[in-house]
Amino acid sequence: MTEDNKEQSKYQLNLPETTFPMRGDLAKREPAWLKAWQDKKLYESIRKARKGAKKFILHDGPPYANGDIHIGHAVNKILKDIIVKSKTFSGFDAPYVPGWDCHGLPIELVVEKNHGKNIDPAKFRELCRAYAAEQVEKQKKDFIRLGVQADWDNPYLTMDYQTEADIMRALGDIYKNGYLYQGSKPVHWCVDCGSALAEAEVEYEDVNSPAIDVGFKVVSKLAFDRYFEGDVYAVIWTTTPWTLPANQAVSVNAELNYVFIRIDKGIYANKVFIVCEDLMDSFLVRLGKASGEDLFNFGYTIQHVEAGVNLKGVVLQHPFDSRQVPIITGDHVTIDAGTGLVHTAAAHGNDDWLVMRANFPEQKPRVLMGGDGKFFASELVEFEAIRGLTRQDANKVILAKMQESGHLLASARLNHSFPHCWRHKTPLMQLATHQWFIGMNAQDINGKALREHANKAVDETEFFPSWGRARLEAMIKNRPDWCVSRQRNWGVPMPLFVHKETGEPHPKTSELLEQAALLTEKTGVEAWFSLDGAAFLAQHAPESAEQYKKVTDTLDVWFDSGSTHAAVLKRRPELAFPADLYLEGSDQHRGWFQSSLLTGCAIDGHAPYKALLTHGFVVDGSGHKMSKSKGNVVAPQKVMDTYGADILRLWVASTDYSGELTISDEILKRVAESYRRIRNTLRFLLANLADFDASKDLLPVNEWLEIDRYALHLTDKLQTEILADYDRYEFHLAVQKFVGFCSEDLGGFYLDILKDRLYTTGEASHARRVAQSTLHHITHTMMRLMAPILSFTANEIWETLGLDADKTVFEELWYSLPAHGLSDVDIQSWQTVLEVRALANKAIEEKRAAGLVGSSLQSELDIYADGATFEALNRLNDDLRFVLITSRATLHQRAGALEVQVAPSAHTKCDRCWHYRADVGADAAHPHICGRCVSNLFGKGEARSHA
RNA sequence: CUGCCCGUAGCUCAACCGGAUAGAGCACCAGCCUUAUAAGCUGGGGGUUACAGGUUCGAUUCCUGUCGGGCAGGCCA
Repeated sequence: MTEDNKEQSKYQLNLPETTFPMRGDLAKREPAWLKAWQDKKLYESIRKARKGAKKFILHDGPPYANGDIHIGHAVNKILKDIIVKSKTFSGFDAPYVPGWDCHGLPIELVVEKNHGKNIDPAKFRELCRAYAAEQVEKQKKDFIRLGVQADWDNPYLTMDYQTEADIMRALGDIYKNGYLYQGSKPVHWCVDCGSALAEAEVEYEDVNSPAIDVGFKVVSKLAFDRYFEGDVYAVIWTTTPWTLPANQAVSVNAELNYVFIRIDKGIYANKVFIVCEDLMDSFLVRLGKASGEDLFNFGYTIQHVEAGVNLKGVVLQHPFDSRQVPIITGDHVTIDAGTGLVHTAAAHGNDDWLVMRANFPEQKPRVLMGGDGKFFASELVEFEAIRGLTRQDANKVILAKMQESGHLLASARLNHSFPHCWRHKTPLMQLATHQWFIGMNAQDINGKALREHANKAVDETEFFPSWGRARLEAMIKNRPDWCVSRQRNWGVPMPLFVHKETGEPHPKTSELLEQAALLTEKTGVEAWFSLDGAAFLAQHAPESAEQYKKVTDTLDVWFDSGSTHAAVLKRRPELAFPADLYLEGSDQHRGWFQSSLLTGCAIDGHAPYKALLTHGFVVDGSGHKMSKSKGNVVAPQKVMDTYGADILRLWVASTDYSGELTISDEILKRVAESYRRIRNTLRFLLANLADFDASKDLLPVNEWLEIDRYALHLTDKLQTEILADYDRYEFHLAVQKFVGFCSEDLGGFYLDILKDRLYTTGEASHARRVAQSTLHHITHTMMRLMAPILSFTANEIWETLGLDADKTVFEELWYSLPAHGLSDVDIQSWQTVLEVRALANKAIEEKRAAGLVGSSLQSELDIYADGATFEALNRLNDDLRFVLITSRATLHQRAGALEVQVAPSAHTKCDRCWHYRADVGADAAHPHICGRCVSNLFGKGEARSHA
């Protein structure tokens, strides 16, 4: 031990002391806190603490129960948790029931992969249910690890029996309100599976197809009479000749120009062809090749150019059937390939189907083919020669027929990518099948269309950020009817009965559906799948039982999650409908936000939420999306194991989530730095409160020094601003302010100045106790403000403060600060002091660089000021030197610019307080310490007025 | 290809309805302190606000285009 240290130990200082470690060691310690929260039944205690309070309902969008959670899940759940916790601090009762989406194709695919393809459907569903349950548990574990407080013991699963039944009831309500209708729609169809395929089951492979130009002879001679002297043909191009029997129209693009070309030589001489201007050249090349003439050069005349929009309504003769078809317009027609006139068969193409529905809502797709991929053998197929034939065989017959009749203008082969079944590797076809729809333009009993309800609902919803409104609005405006039926195994059945011949739903549909729902409540979806329809009808609707059959379709999984407001919000007594907030990634405008809006509107006539909040997606440090192949994936589990959940939470909170959220090693390091700043600040506060017992030592504000009250004002301002940020869900601003407060207001100002008073005045002196009283209020404010984000650390502070061990910080309300009692003038003058302080620091730094002083206490200041600046400094009296952390600060009134002169002190340094003072050693009994220290240790103690 | 959104110091974010020299924190550099010490304090450097035009007395802010990125959808007949 050195001589100095011996000297020091003689004179008591009040140094900070705490069990709150400098390093959080979060990754290791957080799990223990989680366990403690669980043991304390934290979620239940919060519910009890807020019992009867106004509710705030954040309804959880159910993640899909498959796979480990990724960083996007973590962002979503953490944001929700921050909101729920902050609302709870604001006094709301904010129960949070987490959910999972459990039905659907991805789970079917995994189960199929694990257990093979030929499983009994009932057994298959059992396996799906078990798998989903397993996934839920896995994901739940990770969500809990994030520090998210929720009713984890009672989540909602879309596969809960009760929920499955309520999803059926939601469908029933929509049916009752008149929005459900039947129609047909083309789907990917595999003739080997004999069933529809989902997009995920489709693989694209190259195939070689015929590519033919076919002339449809114009038969109407209305607007363009004078150009129709010879035979005029509208020319289409197709790679699927076999769909021509199903042709219902020819589509053109209204915006494009179409040329009428007269061919001057060869076999097509004197015939006129209509093609798109932009595709004329390539067409002429093909036509020339077919006729053996070089038509491209001087072989044709352009007779006329007409805008596509004016071709609408022209009537064409089908190339081999007797019917005539119209020209219609559609945006799907492009100039990428072909002729700019598109053969349109609603049964065999989604675009075709859409454009036909837009033009002729009453016309049904011409379905001439069965699920086996063969044309019907019946008279439905007008062209006798192809009845019963496969697609390939029909192609040949059709081509030969059109060749003979002269409608086949050109024929070639084309290699192109084409959808295939991933099981059988067979080429798929688009085939119109019977489906159920929720009609956007269908009207309720008051004649109001669903789309109108939806528009109004969007109008009434609050959006964070505001552009969400425009996005949802655009989607509602443009979206086609919602096809809610699927032909799958693992889903909620559509518990409907339809007439065996007409297909009409049973007149007692609502009652039958409720009966089915009651059964489902007991045994789940299996109740319907295993239901003997005939017996069920015989029991519940015996009058016409034999005329109806059970529908075997399941519901789109988006319908499941889209009706959780009915199955969860309305069902659970602790929740409320509509929810205050739905919060999901921006992809959910198309997904859950919309599906929930539509079911909400179709059932209740309004949205199931009052506000929507959207966050972006997580991307890597250079702004690119994460993918396994790029190797830039950041796993939340890894971040928690390395840095801890609080760091992950702080990262989420400090990022502006309205755009993309970027994450990288550097970013995480920076976040960890911020965390250390926060942590050390709190550590200092806690360490200086170690000997402070608020129940005995807390002093009222009117006894505080003015700098303390100014610090209180800064704290109050921080709290006000951060609470506003929480209210607007702008957490990144709150974090910025919080860290800034730690660095600037506390570290760089108040605490730096306060150290002298805390350490050197008498332990229980008034001067020290008022300082601690201030720190007490600051600590309690900060602990609460940070708790929604840095939940683990706030909890640790709670423990360190020795507060009620049976409770946690999360049951608290925001801290209620006492009034600081400063006037605007007082506050203004402190801001002036801070400016002078900055100037003084600069001046001291100059001397320091010159080697004249080291610590700022080594310097003595002479400050020349005037006017308001002088007044602001003068009111501090001798305490000015403490504010500037110098051994002497003498103020001189002088007109002109503010000036700070620095000189090294000529006095001796006090061993105890380190100030350089003339009176060091004045008391012979204590030769190494100053008079102030002598008084603080052995006398009545120093008096302070301002700082 | 279309709709919506984003692009400000190395990183995360500010900048009131268009207003003056674009601000913080972290990082970096230099110094101090050894009484928050694997901490703390002080000072400093660093930005053509993605780029190019336009409107305006004045643009990070408004308009157009380009580039880069994200989400959703479309396309391959």
